Amino acid sequence: MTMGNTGGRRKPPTIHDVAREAGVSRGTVSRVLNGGHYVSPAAQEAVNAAIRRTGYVVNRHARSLITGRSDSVGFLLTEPQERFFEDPNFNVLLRGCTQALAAHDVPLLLMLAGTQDERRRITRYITAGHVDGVLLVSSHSGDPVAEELREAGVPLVACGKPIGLGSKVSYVAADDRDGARDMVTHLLSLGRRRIGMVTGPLDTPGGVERLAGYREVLAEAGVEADDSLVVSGDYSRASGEAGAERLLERAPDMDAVFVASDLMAQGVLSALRKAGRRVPEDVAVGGFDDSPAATAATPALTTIRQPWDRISSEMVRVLLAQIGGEDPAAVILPTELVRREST
Amino acid sequence: MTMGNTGGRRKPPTIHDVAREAGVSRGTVSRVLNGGHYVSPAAQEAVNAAIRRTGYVVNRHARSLITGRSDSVGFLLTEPQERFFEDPNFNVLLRGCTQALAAHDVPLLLMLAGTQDERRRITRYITAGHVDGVLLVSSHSGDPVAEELREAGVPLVACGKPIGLGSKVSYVAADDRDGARDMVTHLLSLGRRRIGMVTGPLDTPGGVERLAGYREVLAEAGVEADDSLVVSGDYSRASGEAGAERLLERAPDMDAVFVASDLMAQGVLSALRKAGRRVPEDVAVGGFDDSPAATAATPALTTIRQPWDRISSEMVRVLLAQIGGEDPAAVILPTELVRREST
DNA sequence: TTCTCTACTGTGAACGCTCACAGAAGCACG
DNA sequence: CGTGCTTCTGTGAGCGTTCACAGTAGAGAA
Repeated sequence: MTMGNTGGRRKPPTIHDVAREAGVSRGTVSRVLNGGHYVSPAAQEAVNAAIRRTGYVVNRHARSLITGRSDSVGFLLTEPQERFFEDPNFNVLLRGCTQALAAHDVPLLLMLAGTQDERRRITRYITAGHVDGVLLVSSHSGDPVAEELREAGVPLVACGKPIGLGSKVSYVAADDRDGARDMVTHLLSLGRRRIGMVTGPLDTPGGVERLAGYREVLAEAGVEADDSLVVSGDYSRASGEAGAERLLERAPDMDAVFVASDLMAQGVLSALRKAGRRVPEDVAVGGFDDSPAATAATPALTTIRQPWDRISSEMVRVLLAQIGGEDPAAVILPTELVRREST
Repeated sequence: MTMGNTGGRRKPPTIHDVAREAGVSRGTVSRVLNGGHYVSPAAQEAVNAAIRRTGYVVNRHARSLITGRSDSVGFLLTEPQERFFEDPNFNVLLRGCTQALAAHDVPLLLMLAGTQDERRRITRYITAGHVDGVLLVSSHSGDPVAEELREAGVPLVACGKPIGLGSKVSYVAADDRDGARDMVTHLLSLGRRRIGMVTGPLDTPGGVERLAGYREVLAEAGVEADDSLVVSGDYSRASGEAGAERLLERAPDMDAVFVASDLMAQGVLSALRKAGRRVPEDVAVGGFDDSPAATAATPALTTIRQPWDRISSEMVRVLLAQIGGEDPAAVILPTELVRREST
C-alpha cells in the first residue's frame, strides 16, 4: 500500500496550485485571500472557484514566517490551577474565549503555568512571538509572568482588574462593587439590619471590591459599622462554613449574610443548618457568582450573576483590538441580582 | 541596562545570529538544536553559550514550514459542551493533557466543535496539517468529525473506547466493566441481593460496559436477573433522581443501587431521602467517577475512581508515539473502589 | 494626441529554518 | 601512498507565503 490511499497524508495544494488552476498569479490569489482589494471581480471569482476545487487551505506557518504574526493567542492560567479548574465560571470563560476566537479564525493555545519550569518555558514561548497576545487569568497580585510579558510589550488582557500591573494592561471585569451593593441593598430592603459578610481573599481585586460595596451601602443606610460582622474566606466551601461559625459566635443576632461566592455560601448554609437557624426566616443568605452551586443548594441561593459570556467575548474583542494596534482598555460589565429562595 | 525599552517588541535573534556569535555555521547550530548528533563537544558548547547570550528561541513557523510538522496537537471536543465543561473529570483530563504535552514542549490547541460551522472549520484546520495529531473527547458514536479525521490519516487518540470507528483509532479508557464488577461485588459482599442499577447513556461505551459488568457479576453470583431493577439515565443529576423514583416504584424491596455516575447518585440519594429510606441502612448506594460530587454528597458516596491523571498522560504518550510513526494502540487502565459512607 | 490617474496583475525577493550534499580532517589498513 | 571509513562542518536550495515594486490597460483631462 503506497502513500495516498486512505491513511497516507498527501501533500496539500499550495497557493501556486490555486494560481495555476485559476489562471492567475500567486499575488492575485494572495490578494483574494487577504481581503480582495484591487482584484477584479472576474479574478476574484476564478480564484474562489479554484480554491473550492482544490480544497486549498492557507499554510499558516508560511504566512506567519513572513508577516511575523502567529494569528493565534494564548490563554494563560498562572495561579493555583485546582481552584480554577473546579470553578464553573472558569470553564464558562475558557469556553467563551475559545468560541469567540474561533469566530475570528484564531486558534487558542492553553497554557498552564504551574511549576517554575513551566513558567519559564511559557514566558519564553510567548515573548518569542509564538502567540500574538495573551488572555490572562491570574488571581494574584504581582504576578511575575504577567509582569514580564507586559514589559516585553505583549498584548495582554486580564480577567478581573489586575493588582500591581500598570495601566498598560487591559482588563475586563464584572462590576464587583456594584454587585455587592445590589445584594446588600436587597438585604436591607428585606428589613435586615445585622448583616454579616464572608469576604473573598483580600489580595484579589474582586475580594476587595465586594467588601467595599458592602461597607458603602451599610454606611449610606446609616447602619452602624461592626467589624465583628466581617470574616474573610478564600472562596472555598470549607472557608464559608468556618466563616459562618465564627460569625454566629461573634454575632448571634445576625439576620443576614452576604457571602462573596456561591461555593462559600454553600458552606454557610451548612453551618447555619447545623446551628439550627432557618434560611431565610432567621438568616437571609446572599451569594455571588450564580454558579451551579447556587441552584444546587437548598434553599436555592439568591446571588449576583456575573456576565461570564460577555466577559469572555469582551476579553477577546479587546485583545484583538490591541493586537491590531489599539490602546489598552478597561471594560467593566454590569452584574445582575438573581433572587431565589435564600432571601 | 539597554535591554528592551519597555513597550517596543524588537526583532528576535535568528539562527544566523547565534551562528555568528558562536563562530560556526547555521547548519551546526541547527544540529545542536535537534539533538546534537555529529557535533563536536567544543562546537556544542560554543553554540549553547551563544544561545544563552543571545536569548535565542527557535522560530517554530520557519521550522514547521520546512519539516511539515507543526509540533502542536489539538484537543478536540465534539459533543455537547455543557455536559463536559460541567464535568470535573473533563477538567482534570484537559489539565492533565496540557501538562503532559508541555513536558514535551508541545502546545495544545483547544478546539470546540459545537456548531456545524465550527465543525467544518476545525476539520479543515486539522486536515490542512496545522496540528500533528488530535486528542479526541467525543461521547457519541459515529462522530462525523472523527470519522473524517481518521480517513485523512490524522493521528487520533480518543478518550474512552470510540464506537463505530475502526481499529485505526487509538484510545485510552478506564476499565469500566471491571470497575462496575468491583462495585457490584462489593454490594454483594455486604449481603445485598436486590441490587438496582441506574445506567449511563447506552449509546456510549462507558454506559454499555458498566451495565455489562453489573450483569456479569450478578449472573456469576447466581442472583436472579430482574430487568425491572435496571433503569437508564444520562449522567445528569435529574435523571438519577427520576431513575431512583422509578426503581422504588417497581421494586420497593430494593436494598442497593449501583449508579453509573456520582452526579446521578446525588439525585438518587435525594430521591431515597424523600422516600424515607435510610442510606446505607435500608439502601446502599454506589456511584462511579469519584468526582467532587461524591465527597460533597451526604452521606459521602462509595464510588469507583477512574485514574484520570493517568488517562491523560497515557493519551499524550500514545498520541506522540503515533505521530512518531508507531501503530495505533488501545490502553485500558484499572479503576479503584473508594469506600465511603453510602455503603 | 499625450499625459496622468486609477484599477488591476505579475514577479522577484525575502522570512528563518532544515535538509541533502559536498568536502575536510583524522585514522586504520593494505 | 592510496583507499575507505567515520566524524564533523559549511553551503546552497527550498519550504509556501506576503510584500514591494514594476508594469499594463483603459478612462478621463489637457
